[in-house]
Amino acid sequence: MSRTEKVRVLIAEDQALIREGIATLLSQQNDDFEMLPGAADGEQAIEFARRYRPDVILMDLQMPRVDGIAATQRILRELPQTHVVVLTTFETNDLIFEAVSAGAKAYLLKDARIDEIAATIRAVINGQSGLSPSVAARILDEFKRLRGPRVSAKLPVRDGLTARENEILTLIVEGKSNTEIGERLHLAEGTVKNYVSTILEKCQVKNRTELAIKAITY
Amino acid sequence: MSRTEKVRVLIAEDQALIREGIATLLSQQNDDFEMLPGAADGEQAIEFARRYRPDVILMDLQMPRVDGIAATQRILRELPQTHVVVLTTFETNDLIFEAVSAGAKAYLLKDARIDEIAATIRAVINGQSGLSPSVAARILDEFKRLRGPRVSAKLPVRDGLTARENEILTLIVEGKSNTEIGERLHLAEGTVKNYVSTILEKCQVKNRTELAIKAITY
DNA sequence: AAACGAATATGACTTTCGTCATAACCGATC
DNA sequence: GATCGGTTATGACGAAAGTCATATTCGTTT
Repeated sequence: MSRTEKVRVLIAEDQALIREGIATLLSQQNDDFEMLPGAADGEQAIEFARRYRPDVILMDLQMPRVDGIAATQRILRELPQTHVVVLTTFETNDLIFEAVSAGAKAYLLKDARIDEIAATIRAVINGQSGLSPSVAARILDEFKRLRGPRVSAKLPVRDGLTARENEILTLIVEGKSNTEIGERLHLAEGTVKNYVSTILEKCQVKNRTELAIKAITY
Repeated sequence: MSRTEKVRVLIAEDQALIREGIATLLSQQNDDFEMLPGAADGEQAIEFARRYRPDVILMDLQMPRVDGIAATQRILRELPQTHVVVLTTFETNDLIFEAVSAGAKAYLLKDARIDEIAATIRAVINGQSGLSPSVAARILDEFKRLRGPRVSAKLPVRDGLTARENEILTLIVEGKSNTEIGERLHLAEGTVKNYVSTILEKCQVKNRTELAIKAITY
């Protein structure tokens, strides 16, 4: 994805030195970042988010008045298109899980290099995500626990569809475009379209939206 | 953490060219990797894991005889100290979640650079983890869903839409085309399209199929 | 071995979708 | 009563979806 405008970045961090330092480094890092005035606590982060509508907020977690997690919740409820990247020194399970549940798109530790922070900002803008390796490990552990023991990994195959057709149906239900499906399955776009046509006919629907609805609803 | 011995790496990948290529690149990358003979399918991966006791297995998912996920499960049950790093071209939710549940410590896509792969291998050896940015995003989404709503992560699917927009959303969810919607509401097709565009943006989705899915699911 | 059908794969072509610029309308505010 | 923000409305145009004809591969049947 290419953006014509600059990425508007807000830093919420109570220590002025760190706040200014990161802002300076980031603006040196690349000229496509527009650094907004820094927020010194959670309350101010909310206020500045409302006022400046940042694309990305670098959010510290331990801040006066309103902490970073509460600020994240309130900002995302009001401005859901904002991307919050947590940047903190602490990495307890509780903090990590709460931050992610609050809607943080990435969780970095303060020992991250500035180019990693910049790369993560670009990633979240593109709908991706970034986790420090040790944070990722904790998330994966909890993830496994939450999912519980798998019994049968097999998806119920939709009757009448071939294996290939089912693969494609699954991706359609995830909202993928034909191009994306083609890339994922190493098929030409034309091939995917043809599969879609076949599936549409078999399921007696007119277009992929109806198909997705039917597949979800049964 | 510093290790005195080399890191013993096993590659399980059915395409010989890719297998040899990664092995060569990794051994050039750093002299602390000891590359074991490559496994061409899941069955062989299990056999070689038993024989060579690797520290890390780079595991492809789509392989003949036994797939990568089944191989991961069986290897980790027998040799739980092994670290499995998934390296694949596919990134469907199912594959990712199953791989993680099976015990994979990291999940990389094949477009990763060789130094990223090397860094991930070192990370998992140190009890950390590595996820490609797009994979991390999927994990975090599912993670949030599994933990359940903490506050009210309500997306502005119906709320935040005007009355007219909601009428149109309802018809989209019924699988209607823009022409059909226009006839029903006595609007020009162009007008309907414009409404659809607005709704897509408000709901933060890329196309009407995703929109229908989100409207049904939430 | 030849014939056959089902599954898989592809590209040319038409239709539908989605974006963008633009404008009329209306209630609120100054 | 002029201005402003939000809703409603429209069409031109490039992008994506869907149709159709066609080809290959592979297991099964004759």
